[in-house]
Amino acid sequence: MPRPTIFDVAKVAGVSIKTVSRVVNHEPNVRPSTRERVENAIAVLKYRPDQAARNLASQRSNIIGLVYDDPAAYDMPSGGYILDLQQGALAACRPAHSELLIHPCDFRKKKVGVRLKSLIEETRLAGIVLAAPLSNMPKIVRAIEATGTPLVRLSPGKQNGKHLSVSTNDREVCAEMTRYLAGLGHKQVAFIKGDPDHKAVANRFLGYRDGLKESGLEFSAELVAQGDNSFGSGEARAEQLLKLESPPTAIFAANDDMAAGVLRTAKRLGISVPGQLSLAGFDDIALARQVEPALTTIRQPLVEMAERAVSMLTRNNEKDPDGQGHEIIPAIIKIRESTGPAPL
Amino acid sequence: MPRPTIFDVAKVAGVSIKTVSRVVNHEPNVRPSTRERVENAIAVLKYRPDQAARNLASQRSNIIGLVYDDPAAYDMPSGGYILDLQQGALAACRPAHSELLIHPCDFRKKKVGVRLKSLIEETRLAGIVLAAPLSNMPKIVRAIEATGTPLVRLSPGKQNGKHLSVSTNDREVCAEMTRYLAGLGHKQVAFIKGDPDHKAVANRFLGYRDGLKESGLEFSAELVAQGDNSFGSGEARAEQLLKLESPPTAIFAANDDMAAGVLRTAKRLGISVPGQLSLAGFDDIALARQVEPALTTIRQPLVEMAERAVSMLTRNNEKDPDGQGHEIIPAIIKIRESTGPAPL
DNA sequence: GTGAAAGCGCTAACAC
DNA sequence: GTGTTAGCGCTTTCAC
Repeated sequence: MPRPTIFDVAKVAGVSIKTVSRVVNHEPNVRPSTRERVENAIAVLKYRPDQAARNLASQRSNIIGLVYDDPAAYDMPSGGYILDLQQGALAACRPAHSELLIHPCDFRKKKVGVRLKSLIEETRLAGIVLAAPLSNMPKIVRAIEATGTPLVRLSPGKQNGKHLSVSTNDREVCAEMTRYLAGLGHKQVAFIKGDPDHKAVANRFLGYRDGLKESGLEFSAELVAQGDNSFGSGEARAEQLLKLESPPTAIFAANDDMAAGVLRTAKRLGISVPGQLSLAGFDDIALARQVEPALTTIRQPLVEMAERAVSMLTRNNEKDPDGQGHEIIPAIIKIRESTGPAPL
Repeated sequence: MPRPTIFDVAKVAGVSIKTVSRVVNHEPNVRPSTRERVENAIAVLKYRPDQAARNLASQRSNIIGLVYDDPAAYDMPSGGYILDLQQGALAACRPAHSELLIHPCDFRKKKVGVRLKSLIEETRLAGIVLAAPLSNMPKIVRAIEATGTPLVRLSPGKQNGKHLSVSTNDREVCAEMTRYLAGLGHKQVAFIKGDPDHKAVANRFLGYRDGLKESGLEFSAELVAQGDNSFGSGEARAEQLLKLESPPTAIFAANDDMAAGVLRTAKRLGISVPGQLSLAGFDDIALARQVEPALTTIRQPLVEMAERAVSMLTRNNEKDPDGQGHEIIPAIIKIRESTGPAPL
């Protein structure tokens, strides 16, 4: 027995297919009694609209694409990051009756742009959520732009007028963390920078500098190391910083993976945390709570950010275009066990 | 300017749309010269087939659904697990020109079955990969079965004749790990069981018992604790085991999250690992390498498993139905720093 | 409020 | 080898 179609429903309800369509799509202009008859017929027949037919007729699908940098392409387990994005995106998809397609891509490949375009046009995605650091790569952004598909950039580093975006207040909150460390008496606060491709992460460094200044601390280039967001780079940069003639008493890493790496190195060198060294990260990934001591960090509201991003896309289909185009969701400092008073 | 359709291509190439369709779908019976002309036209017009139209006409989409237990619904960060599944599934999707839709669901909700059916029927998924522990829940399996969509179960615990499945050799490899611990001189080897809902994880316990027997060690119910796969349950069960009158000198946890929890408790109690206590896990999630000491564990070939699963689904569309219906991909023991000789 | 008819862009028989 | 002709199950005008 084949699946019931809109015609079957119309026949059973004694109305035209257009009326069934109206009911299914919650359109106005249907008399309540008629609506009820149609809904009954739908229930009796267990009718479910066919998305393929809908997509074809309406020229757009109910599928949102989540596009991010492929962690498997490197050896970079930014796993928690991606899961949080997915979680938020899915949360917003559910009420909108949308589905989520995931599309990790390696931006270093020549054909990313082409593949992205294919995906978007063939699948007629309803919209794209583009995660950092792809969100600030012209090559990627332009490819999506060319398809005309609604786009929301996540943590683009710097907003532009053209695209919707959702960010957090990296700079401000990092200044705050730096002031907190200074407030604990630390005079030598080091910073480990993240991947240079990642513009939003660069803002964290700016925040660190702001914080130093606001605390009356001198900036020292020696206390800044360049990491690449990975656990391994945290380990290596920590080694470099801790072996300085006048080593830092606090290290602020631009993400938790690197902070965890720093912790590992500190342990290996017999440096106690937070006794001799205070340590702060950024992101609040699960690992931050699992290491010993648990990391003081900044909770990046990734779940909420992704959720907002998808909402901006799906709400579009409805009425309320309240979106100003750019939203900022503030991050929150989480004080845990890895920070404490500066050693005397 | 609207997107080019198959008609536009046909006109430019001077052939019928059917021929264009043949070329696009790599069907035989097209003269090479014709094929070339068509391919030229496609390139010139930048033609891309519209999936919605294809789906409607062919009654099936090119989208594979990956369905798993929603980690956000609990507070269980089985994050690495899911990312590995996604990675494997995506790897197999790419060459098959399929896309991946993710669908986490909370099996405790009443309406999971209905929602799953809606998803599958509305989106006309080409196939479903169902991850453990959902893969051994009749409620879920039956809902999918009712739609007639091809299904591959991952680690179903026990295969049945009806569905395709992919598993690893949990039982055998756990016996091996147990023998390894016994070989290090441990007489008191404890085991922390995983979530009882997870049948494949139950096989690990059976393997532990096999291993004890094969090593000539007595089984003791006292040395078995019931966890739930979470970090927290590992912490709690470790406390229980380590405070026994005659505590174990080795603990084998049914997954890495719990093993990491055990490690945390051991540290808190001042018990050195592997000096006083050897510790083994299962899964080889990223965390296993990041804790100190790094965990001896068993690498579950999740990526490969998911990849095979999707391949079974997509290859179906082609010729080669070599699939016997059930595949087993062996797991590998990873000896790291958390296991060592039994204390004297 | 409701309905009739015309597509959406493709695949699938079947004819040639 | 290649073309013709129907649909696939909806949405969308536009008429009533």
